[in-house]
Amino acid sequence: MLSKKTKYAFHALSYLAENQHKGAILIQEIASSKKISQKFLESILLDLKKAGILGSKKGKGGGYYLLKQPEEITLARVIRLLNGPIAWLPCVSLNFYEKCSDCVSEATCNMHLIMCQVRDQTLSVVENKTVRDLISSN
Amino acid sequence: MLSKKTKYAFHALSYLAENQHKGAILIQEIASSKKISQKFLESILLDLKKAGILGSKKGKGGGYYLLKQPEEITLARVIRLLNGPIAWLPCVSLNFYEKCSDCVSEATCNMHLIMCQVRDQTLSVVENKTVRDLISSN
DNA sequence: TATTACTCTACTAAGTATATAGACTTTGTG
DNA sequence: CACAAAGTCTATATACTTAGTAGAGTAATA
Repeated sequence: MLSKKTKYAFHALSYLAENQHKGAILIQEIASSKKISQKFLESILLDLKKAGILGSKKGKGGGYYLLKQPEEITLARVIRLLNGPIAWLPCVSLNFYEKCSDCVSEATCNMHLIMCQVRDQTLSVVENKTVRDLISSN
Repeated sequence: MLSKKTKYAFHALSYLAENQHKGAILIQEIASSKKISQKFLESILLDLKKAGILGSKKGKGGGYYLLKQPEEITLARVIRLLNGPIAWLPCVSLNFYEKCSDCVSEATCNMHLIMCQVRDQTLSVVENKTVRDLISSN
């Protein structure tokens, strides 16, 4: 299941994409529009900023804005950032790989093979969908 | 990520499948063979029993045994039982459906549509793989 | 220089995962 | 019948994660 953090991130990114023309957008505006706790949203937007997806401007007239075009931000990127690994096992994760403790050989482990298939099927969707696909207009 | 409970369940089911000819198997034997805490494994086997996948016999000469053939037990079944929903959102879950609070219409929600695709891609693997596919011999 | 708005650190509460302990019940066998 | 073996059930503990709150700090603009 996706965490609220991840869902909020998608909501915020959609809002920013839909209002790209308005320049910097207040956290407050996103929070009230999408009904998200402002303080909680702050930390999410900060994560997205540190990842290079968003930019920000302090002071009066400040706020957050997209650094990338909506079609450049894949859902996989956002999910990995805020939700963690997409794979079901650490030993099949592309971005969060960890050797699995029990199995002797990944090459001959049936579980490993099947979980690779699950991962690839999932990625075939979320690597090819972007924030552009989330917004209703066009 | 799959929980340890789920992974232990797969290990236990594999062991039971590989030793089907031996009749009832002691929890203790599975636990030591697969290096799982015996007490923890007890609750897992109990869940599998309540779901009708395993049978048990008490007293001397007792133990657990498969009620279904390995090829009849899909991975999806086990994952839903011990890990919970396979879908990434409650509103796209087939077995744990819950209406989503924020979105107005599931029919027009882009997120909903994409998450259905993820679910279906995942299910295409785990609904068609069984405990038989986990065991090495044949 | 005052206000605005993002940034950072710390904290709390609730829930879930991963066990552990021990009493209880059922069953086979001598 | 009594005993031991083995599954069943309930309660508890501990650590980790999630979700959210509070408040001080910093930078930019008018």
